[in-house]
Amino acid sequence: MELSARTQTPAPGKRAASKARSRKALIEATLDSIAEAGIAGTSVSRIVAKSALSRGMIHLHFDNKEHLFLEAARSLADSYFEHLLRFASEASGTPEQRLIALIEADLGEEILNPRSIAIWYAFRGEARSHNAFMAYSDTRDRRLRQIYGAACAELLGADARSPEVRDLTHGAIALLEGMWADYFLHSDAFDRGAARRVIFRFLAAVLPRYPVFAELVAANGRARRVRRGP
Amino acid sequence: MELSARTQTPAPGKRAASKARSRKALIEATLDSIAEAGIAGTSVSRIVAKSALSRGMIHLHFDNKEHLFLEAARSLADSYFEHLLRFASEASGTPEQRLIALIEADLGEEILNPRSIAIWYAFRGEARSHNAFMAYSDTRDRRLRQIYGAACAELLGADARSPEVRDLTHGAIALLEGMWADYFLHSDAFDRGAARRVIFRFLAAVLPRYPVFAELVAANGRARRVRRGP
Amino acid sequence: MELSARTQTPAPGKRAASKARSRKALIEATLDSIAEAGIAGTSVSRIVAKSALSRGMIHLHFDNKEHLFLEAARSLADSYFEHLLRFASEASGTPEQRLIALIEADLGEEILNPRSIAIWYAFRGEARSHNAFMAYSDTRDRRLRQIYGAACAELLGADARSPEVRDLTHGAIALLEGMWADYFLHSDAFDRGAARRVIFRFLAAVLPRYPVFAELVAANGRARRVRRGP
Amino acid sequence: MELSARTQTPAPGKRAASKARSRKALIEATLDSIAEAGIAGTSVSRIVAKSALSRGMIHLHFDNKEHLFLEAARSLADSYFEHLLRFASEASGTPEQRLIALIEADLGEEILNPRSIAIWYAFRGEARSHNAFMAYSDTRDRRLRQIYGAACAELLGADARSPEVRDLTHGAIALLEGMWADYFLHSDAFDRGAARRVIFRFLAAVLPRYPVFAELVAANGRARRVRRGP
DNA sequence: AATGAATGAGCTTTCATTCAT
DNA sequence: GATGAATGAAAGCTCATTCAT
Repeated sequence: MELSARTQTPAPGKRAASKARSRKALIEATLDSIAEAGIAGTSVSRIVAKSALSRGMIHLHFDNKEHLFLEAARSLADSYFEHLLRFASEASGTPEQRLIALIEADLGEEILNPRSIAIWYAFRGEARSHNAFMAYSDTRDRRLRQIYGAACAELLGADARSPEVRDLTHGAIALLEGMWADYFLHSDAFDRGAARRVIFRFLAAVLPRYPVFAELVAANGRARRVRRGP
Repeated sequence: MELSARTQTPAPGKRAASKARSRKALIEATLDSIAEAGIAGTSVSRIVAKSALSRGMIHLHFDNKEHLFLEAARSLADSYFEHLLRFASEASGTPEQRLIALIEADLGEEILNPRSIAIWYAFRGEARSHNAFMAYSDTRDRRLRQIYGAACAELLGADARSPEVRDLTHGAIALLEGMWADYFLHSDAFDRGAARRVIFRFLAAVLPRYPVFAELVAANGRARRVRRGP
Repeated sequence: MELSARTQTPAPGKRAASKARSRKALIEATLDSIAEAGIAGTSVSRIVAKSALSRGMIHLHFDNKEHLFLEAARSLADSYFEHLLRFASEASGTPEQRLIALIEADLGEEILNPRSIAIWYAFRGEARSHNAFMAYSDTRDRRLRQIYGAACAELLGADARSPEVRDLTHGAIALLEGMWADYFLHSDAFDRGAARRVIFRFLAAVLPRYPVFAELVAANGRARRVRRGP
Repeated sequence: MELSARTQTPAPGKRAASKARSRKALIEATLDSIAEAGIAGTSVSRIVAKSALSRGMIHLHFDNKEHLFLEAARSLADSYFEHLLRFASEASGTPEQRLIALIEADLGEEILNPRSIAIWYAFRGEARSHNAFMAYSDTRDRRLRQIYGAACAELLGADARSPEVRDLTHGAIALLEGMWADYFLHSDAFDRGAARRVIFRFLAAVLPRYPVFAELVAANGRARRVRRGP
């Protein structure tokens, strides 16, 4: 057996796997760096150092830095929706349970954690001047509006395009968005229970026919916020 | 009698005025550039070109770019609060009118316009990795919470630190924050009337004792969204 | 009497005095800065800050920075020779006493102190690439050679241009120069007594007819060097 | 058997060699520039132009200009000692021959030439305000003192720490240092023979038991100074 | 396929100098 | 005469990208 031949051209399967691994490593290093240092602070050198891969790799896999950022944004959005939809689909079939599942997923550790929220806001920050990033933020919004809209339409028993359904959807998503902003600004002091309670309190008021929301207000009422830190 | 005490530094008024004008021009150029090109895209060269001032000016007035950005953030926050508080103080004295005034100010053209919303989000995007920017976002949040909290406490006739008041404040601000996010993502399609209607609908539901919110839902119901742009 | 006229045009004597004071202050600030920060580290801003005068003053009095540096070099050299010659002229009339006086002056606190030695070496460092500075270093050397040469000629009872006189002068100045270098490199550990002793030891050997040098070797023998520092 | 362990990084020899060559070229260009234009006149642009390498290279190999200067100073000092010690070790074994060899090396073309003397003085000029440069000048001095001290101790048959040995060493180095200063100020008119003669004359006087120094005075007596230049 | 030395455009900042006040 | 705000060339440095190895 000739060793040198093997080292120079590894089995094609291995090679493809290694390629995919490098790609993933670069995307993760990019997201980590954005979370830590922001978009402006994420240089190719930083990504390369974090990933422990070679400099040329980025241009080999993604052509340029911009494209890598885009793929990183796509990866973030994909993870988000994968988690959200899996969570929602596991909920029992009533629309109110689906809505609740969506809200709780959005406020759960898996989604609302310092790293990913930092990245979402970092991409948004550059989205205005960087249309491609905007696309991912926008897509998230559109898909969210569809998913929530469907649940709200069922809840109100009305057409998804009726003003009532649209307003309910609009408000629910706005509340959620507001909670993200709150978390972004004070992740240390943020109280997930309180955030849920506030949303359910508003939903209980606008959807008085569904007592489940009022019950959830009570259930989330006892939560005490815990201060982290030194 | 006016003493000519200024003989040693003649006519300092003109020079001082010109200095202040240059300072302001640099801050405005910086904010303009951030709105257009984001934080990462705002170089000293870009600011200098926009302001039609000289390169050295930035370091003369602000020492470095970072400090200029900070002063620009401060200027943005100052303008925001100045407008908001002026608007609220002009409202008739009832707490519901003050709350309404605050909401309408936050959703009005003066505050919710493409330029300033782009800048707020741009600063936020870098806030995580750049603590000094965070301070401005955070301060806005804290002050907003106080102002809204006072109005909500009066509305509910309860202590500002009671859970009900806190939740109402929390929800109202979250809704508003959600509307900003909505505007940020689709300023073309954004419908100020719809945004107001949604917020008032939720407030009407949680504050049934105040019919004014329900009336405002109806009043904002007829708004049609208008597509701008090519 | 019209006051404003006086404030705008003070008595001509006062003005000239103030002008000379400013000039001197700028030169001293320049020399201080060169001692502290070197030639490369001495910017106009630094000089202006040190002198507490206005920025424009430098160009008013010296046209440009280069010229100010030249005047500072001249001022340094003038002070040096003024002190040296006064010291030598105070010595009793024999040539050996004059030579000794010159050597002791060159190694005394007034001349061999951290500030002035730093400045001499700083100017020398730039002298090669900056001919005007070279001129001052060179002039010092030429004048020193004349003064020492005259004393050595008398000592040897030979013509100043004879090889013996030239070699003695050459060697004496070289020894002195070597001591300066020694002081420059280790001003903390430098022992003036030891430096004198070494020079006198060499002179005693080459000038056996003058027992005064041998006596001075003994007189400077007991000096202990003292280490400064933490 | 030679294993092809380098398959993953093929032919590293060529790349490494090229890297080392670039490093060396930058150091040489820096030294050339310092000789011509001084420390203050040696900008990155100048070095880059001289070396015909790219701008980024300096920061690739040395991180920053300061570090490059330091490496250049180290390179200068290394060359100096390499030459000096090789020269001294080639001399016949007697201490007087070693001392003579050291002196002649220090005054020889290889060491005492316009380029290197300009660089030594340029570094010294900034050494006071730039401690790292001082280190190299200081190290040279310390090593020189050791080498000369050892030879002088043997000559006098005394302990290296005795006052006589220390004074002889001190004086010999001071004379040499003085000759460097002389050369620095007038390299055109400098006469190596005369410099040697002066030093040997002083050594002959303080070391009467070694007739070799007196012989060298005579041997260097006939030298005529030759004017170079236009 | 993978590497990392090399490139040079463009970055922030410093600077000597100018000139309206 | 004196001031210091203003200028813009040039400084040191960082960066995404290229390409020989």
